[in-house]
Amino acid sequence: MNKKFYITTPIYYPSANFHIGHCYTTIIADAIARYKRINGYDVFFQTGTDEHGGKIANKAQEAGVTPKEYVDEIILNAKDLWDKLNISYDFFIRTTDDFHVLGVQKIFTQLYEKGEIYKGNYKGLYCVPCESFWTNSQLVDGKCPDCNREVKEVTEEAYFFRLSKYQDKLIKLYEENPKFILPISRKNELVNNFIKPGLEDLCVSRTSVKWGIPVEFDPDNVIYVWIDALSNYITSLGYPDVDNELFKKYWPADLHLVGKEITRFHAIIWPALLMALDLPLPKQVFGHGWLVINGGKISKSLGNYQDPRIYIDKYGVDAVRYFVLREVPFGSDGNFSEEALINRTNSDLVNNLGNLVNRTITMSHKYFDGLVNNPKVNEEIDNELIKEAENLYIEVDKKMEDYKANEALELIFDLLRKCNKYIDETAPWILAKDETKKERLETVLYNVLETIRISAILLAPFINETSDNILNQLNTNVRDIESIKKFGNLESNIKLNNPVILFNRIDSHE
RNA sequence: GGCGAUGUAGCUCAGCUGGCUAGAGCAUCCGGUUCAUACCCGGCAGGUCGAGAGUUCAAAUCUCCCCGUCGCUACCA
Repeated sequence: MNKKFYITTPIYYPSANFHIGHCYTTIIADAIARYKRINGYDVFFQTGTDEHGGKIANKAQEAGVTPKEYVDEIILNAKDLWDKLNISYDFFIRTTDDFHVLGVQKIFTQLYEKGEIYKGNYKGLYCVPCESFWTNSQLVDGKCPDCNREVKEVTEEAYFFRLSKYQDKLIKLYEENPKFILPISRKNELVNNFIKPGLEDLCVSRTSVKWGIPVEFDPDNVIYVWIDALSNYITSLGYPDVDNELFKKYWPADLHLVGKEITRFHAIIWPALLMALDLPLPKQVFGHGWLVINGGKISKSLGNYQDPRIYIDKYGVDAVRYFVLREVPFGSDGNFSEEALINRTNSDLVNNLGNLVNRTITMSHKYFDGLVNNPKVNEEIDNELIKEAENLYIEVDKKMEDYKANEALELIFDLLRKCNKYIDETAPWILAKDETKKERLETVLYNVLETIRISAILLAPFINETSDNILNQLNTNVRDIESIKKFGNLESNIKLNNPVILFNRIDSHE
C-alpha cells in the first residue's frame, strides 16, 4: 500500500475574482502534490472557497443578487482559472456545500456538549450606522475606520471556544514538532505575540452576521468563520463520520499550505479545535510569502493587478507556473511584474531549456535521421555530466523535502546549462565531419538526450505540459521516476519526433 | 510602543556554527562558435558586504549602537 499525502490550500474568500496571489499559492500546492504523486504517494489535494460572512453578503447586495448567486459566479470563474493553470486538485470544497454545512453544525454541537464551547458575552466596539464591530487596533483616532464616527462598547451574547485552555498544549506541540510551523520566523511571531501574552477564549458565533451556518440548537446564532472555514479540511473527508474511508485514509493532513497572513489561524486555532475534538493534528503548516507588485501588496483597491488569464494567454501556462515557482524564495516574498515574467521566460525557458532541446533534436535528425543509439564511446569529459544528471534526483528531492521549489528548479536549470556547455565542448558539428567519429557523435548526442529526459521528468511537477512536450519529442516510453536514478535508461532504438519549439521568444517591446 | 525579519555587484538573490584574491543568475561590454529560437560557450568590468564602534591573529559572518525597508501585534480570510 502506498504512502498517503494530504495537502490543502486555504479555502479562498470569493468576494472578488482571484488574482495572481491566489494562483501562486495554488500553483505551489499543485507542484508539491504532483511531486508527491510521481514519487508514488497516494495524494489527496484539496482546494476550495470560504463563502460565508458579512463581506460577501454586502457584495451580493450591491450586485443585487443573493449571496449564493454571487459566489456561484466567482466559483465558476475560479474553476476555469484552475483548469487553465493545470491545477490537479482532487477535491474542491465550498463551505456552502450541504455536507459541509451539516458537518460544521455537528462539530459545533459536539464541542458544546463537551463543554469546549460555552455561552458568554461578547464585548466589542460597535459602529451603529455601519453595523460592524471593530477592534482597538482597527480604529482610526478612536473612531470607526469606515465612517469616522464614534463607536460604542456593546455586549452581545455569543458562544466562546475555550482556546485559553490549550496554551500549554500548543507550546508542547511546537516544541515536539519543530517543523510544525514553517518558516521558523512565523512560529516566533505567533509565540511572542499570542502564546506568551496568553491566549484568550475565542468568540465563535455571531448574531450580527446572517449569511452563515446557524448553530443547530440556537439558530439565531451563526457559526463564525473560524469553525466554519477551518473545518473544511475534515468535512471534505466525511467528518464527523469517522468511519468514512476518505477520513480514515487521509486524515491527518500532511501539509496545510497557507499564506503568511493566515498562519495564525492554522497554527493556533485549528490545532486547538482538533485537540478539543480528540482528533489527530496535521503534520505541518507552511506559511508562504506573498507575491508582491512593485514591492507592495496585491490590492484590489489599488487596482494594481490584472486577471491572471491575461498572462496565461499571452505567454503560456508554463511560463506563468515556472515564474511564480522559480521567482519566490522559500518562505519570503517575491516580486511579480510582467517584465520579470518576460525576462525569466526568455532566459530560462526559451534560451536555456527550449534552445537546448531544439538544437539537440535537430542534430539527431540531421546526423542520424533521429535514430537514438548509445555505442558508449565515452570520454573523460562525459563523466561530470553523467554524474550530475544521475545526482539530480537526489538533490532535487532534498530541496522538495522542505518545499523549496525555487531551489529545486534552480538545480534542474543548472544541469541544463551544463548540458549546453557540454555540447559546445564536444562540438558535435565537428565530429559529424569525420566518419571515424560517428560512434563518438552518437554517444555525445545520447548523453545529452538522456540528460534532457532526466530533467524533463523532474520538471513534470512544475511545468507538466512542457515536460510532456519534451518527452513526446524524445518519443520515449521511459518516464517513471525510478528510471532517472541511474543514467542510461533512454531507449537505444527509438526514433525522435520532429523538433517543436517549446517556448517562443517574447519581444518585450510589444 | 512591543516582538521579529531584512539591508551583499545595475537587477533578483546565495553566502550554516567567523578563515583562501566576497559568489550565482539576469542585464551590459568584449571575444569565440554555428547544431540551435540574434541562440550557445568563454572572458572583462562592476561591491567601503546599510553607517559607526568593539571582540579576534582573522568578520559579510559574533557583540553594541544608529539609520532604512518590511512583517506580526487575535475575532478584517
